[in-house]
Amino acid sequence: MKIGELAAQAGLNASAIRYYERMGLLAAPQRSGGQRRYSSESRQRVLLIRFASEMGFTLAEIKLFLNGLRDAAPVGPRWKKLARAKIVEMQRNIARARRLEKLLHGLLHCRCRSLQECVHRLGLSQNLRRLASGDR
Amino acid sequence: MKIGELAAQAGLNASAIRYYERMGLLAAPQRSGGQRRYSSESRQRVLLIRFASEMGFTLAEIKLFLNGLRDAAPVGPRWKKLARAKIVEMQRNIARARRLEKLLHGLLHCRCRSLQECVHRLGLSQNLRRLASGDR
DNA sequence: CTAGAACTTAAAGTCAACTTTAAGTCAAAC
DNA sequence: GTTTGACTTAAAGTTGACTTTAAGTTCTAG
Repeated sequence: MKIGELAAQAGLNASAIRYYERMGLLAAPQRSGGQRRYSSESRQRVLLIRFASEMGFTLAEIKLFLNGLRDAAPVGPRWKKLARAKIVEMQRNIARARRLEKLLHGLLHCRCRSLQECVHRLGLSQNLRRLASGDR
Repeated sequence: MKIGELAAQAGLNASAIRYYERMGLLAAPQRSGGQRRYSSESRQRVLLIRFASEMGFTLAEIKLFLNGLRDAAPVGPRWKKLARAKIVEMQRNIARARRLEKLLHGLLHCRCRSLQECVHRLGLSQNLRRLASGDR
């Protein structure tokens, strides 16, 4: 399989695949006359990369995951640690997104006549203060 | 209030505040001898910007929101439209994050002996295929 | 009155994850 | 056998949200 076909099958641009190779997420494949030729295993790996990246993992994380999770090996402890950390991060993301959603809903459906009122009624000022005391 | 104090109170860097001004999120304040002097209303506004940005809004969005939501005006229809769109986006984010969390949980607690097995058992291949058919 | 902290500007740098460009090589169809 | 489309490389460009730098000005404490 040439790079263009692989790219099409994975829903990516060929340049992205070369980039993954450069970044060490993908092993350099065999070549025929200077051009890359991929196996279906490569396809699997590229799909996995895309999936993880869609799911919010950075390429650096994915690289770690893929190195900790060899194709035919069981899921190891290093991998599990990473996964656990990521789960926590996800949960924080979910909580944060829900807070925003609730807040927007409140703003959207309240009958306040000014921003000041909304901020007051929705307890936004507490949020603001919490933020101000630097947890960035 | 000088820019440094405002920055400290908002938990931001002074350069960020100048940046917001340049980007049109913040009106240019009065000056004393060339230096910016801020009121507590500016503080409120900066806090609101920070809050929204923490909540995942882009500065462009925040600019729109702030322009649609004048300090003493009621929440208008343009603003509501934006808010509704953002709520939908949030819900998608939440759903996506939950999917990832579930998946990671599955991978973490399964007793598969290889990645191939996990991918199969967790229905990951369906996810991969869905992804592959280009909804990027 | 002076040292030094905090301010000013415009412009350039940073990060991630790619894409685009330029200049060239290879392959598939006619 | 030539044209056209797909491939190759290294290097530079993109986006968003800032930060850093450089060179200079102003404020404040002693």
